[in-house]
Amino acid sequence: MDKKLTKTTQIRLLIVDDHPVVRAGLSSMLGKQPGIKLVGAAASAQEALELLDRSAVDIVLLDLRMPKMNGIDALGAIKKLKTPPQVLILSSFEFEEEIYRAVQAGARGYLLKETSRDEIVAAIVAVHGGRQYFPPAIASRLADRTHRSNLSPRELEILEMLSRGFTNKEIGRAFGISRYTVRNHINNINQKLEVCDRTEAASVAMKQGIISISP
Amino acid sequence: MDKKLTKTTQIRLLIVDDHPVVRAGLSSMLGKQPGIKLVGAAASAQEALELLDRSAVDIVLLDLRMPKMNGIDALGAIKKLKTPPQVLILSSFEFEEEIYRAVQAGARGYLLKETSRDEIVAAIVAVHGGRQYFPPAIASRLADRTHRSNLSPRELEILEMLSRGFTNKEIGRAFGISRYTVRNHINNINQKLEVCDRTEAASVAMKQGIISISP
DNA sequence: GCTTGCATGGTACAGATGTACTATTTGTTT
DNA sequence: AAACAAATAGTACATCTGTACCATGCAAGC
Repeated sequence: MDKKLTKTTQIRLLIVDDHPVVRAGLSSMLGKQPGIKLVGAAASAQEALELLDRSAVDIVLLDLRMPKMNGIDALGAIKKLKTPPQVLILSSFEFEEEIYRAVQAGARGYLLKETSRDEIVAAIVAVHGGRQYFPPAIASRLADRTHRSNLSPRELEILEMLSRGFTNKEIGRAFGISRYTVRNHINNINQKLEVCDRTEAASVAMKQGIISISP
Repeated sequence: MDKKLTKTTQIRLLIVDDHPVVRAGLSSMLGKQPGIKLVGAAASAQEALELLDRSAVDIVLLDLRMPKMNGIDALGAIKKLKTPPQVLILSSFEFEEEIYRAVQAGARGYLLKETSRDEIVAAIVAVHGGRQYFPPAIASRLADRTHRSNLSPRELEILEMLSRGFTNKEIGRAFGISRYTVRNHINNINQKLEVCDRTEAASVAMKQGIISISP
């Protein structure tokens, strides 16, 4: 019954972003928008979950990159609620892998922070109406995901080590496997990422968000 | 004479950021702040320079990462004006090299976008008063920059190529130098960055913002 | 004039990497 | 049961990379 009402009343929106500047920006852009009712602006995933527990929310605008709990995990937690709101991802950068994972975890749309107010509103309305919303450039790449990396867990671990400058022998020692196996994995990684050596693999992986950039 | 007046009247502020969300956020956070007068909010360096040409501005809040003209170049252009305003950098991430270059180019402070309103205001006031403003973590690292990379132009070019998966031989061909020279440069790069091979060099360089992450 | 940093090119050699295969085991999926 | 993907380990061989040196030319700075 709730679902039907939302079509006729205001869309209840929750903003989740750790940047005060972004919270203020979204609040001032969307707070006075007719048809949208801003329920709150949380600075963390924890805060968001508490708020969702108390208030009914239709759409969550979620930042993907936050300290402590990252956006993907936050998304997972939100989707486990009894009446989960729809989630629209808001991110600063375009990392393919990240977007893909967010979609897998149940995100219904993806916005870059350089998006205009009108487009943000359009995305909110689209998602609330049960549609998805992805910018054209992203949508096309999500479509032809034959090109997807699809690295196995082992390959991911090895990619991580490799980018830190470890040799095959060292990686083998770290994981208790032979250096020949490590080399086979790396050859597979290079093929999957369509690069020609380990160095390019590391750099492509970082650019696509396959391996993290901070530590 | 202008300088003296600014101490007693409002601080005239210009925001430069390509993200509509961030512009709205900063405007709503700072627009009503007593003591600060928001002169404008530009979406690009070009727009900012036009605005600076027409209006008197004390402080520019400048995003470092923008399409077309990047923040460092924009900063250079601003500092070439007849009566250059003070510049406070606003950035999403903490890339040491980037911060260092911004300081070299004349920035008087550096803010992360996760900064609170009060701290942003404090930074504006500090810079307007002729002081510098850097978050503690950044200030300390700027201080002990014995650790700085200090790569030569040639080394930077080669680092860029290397991270794209080119072999020494290919890099040599691209620059018209011998592969032995390339290898010597790379050994120097590895020493300066304190890493043990080219792969780690590429990944460290990306993490520190020494080489770009977008293309 | 001397030193220092940068760019250049080289030799010799050990070890790392990548390619092309083969092959076994294990756990899923069909 | 058969097919498949993932992880494992190996051999053989060519090439690339990194280290340790040496050496030259040039420009900037003291």
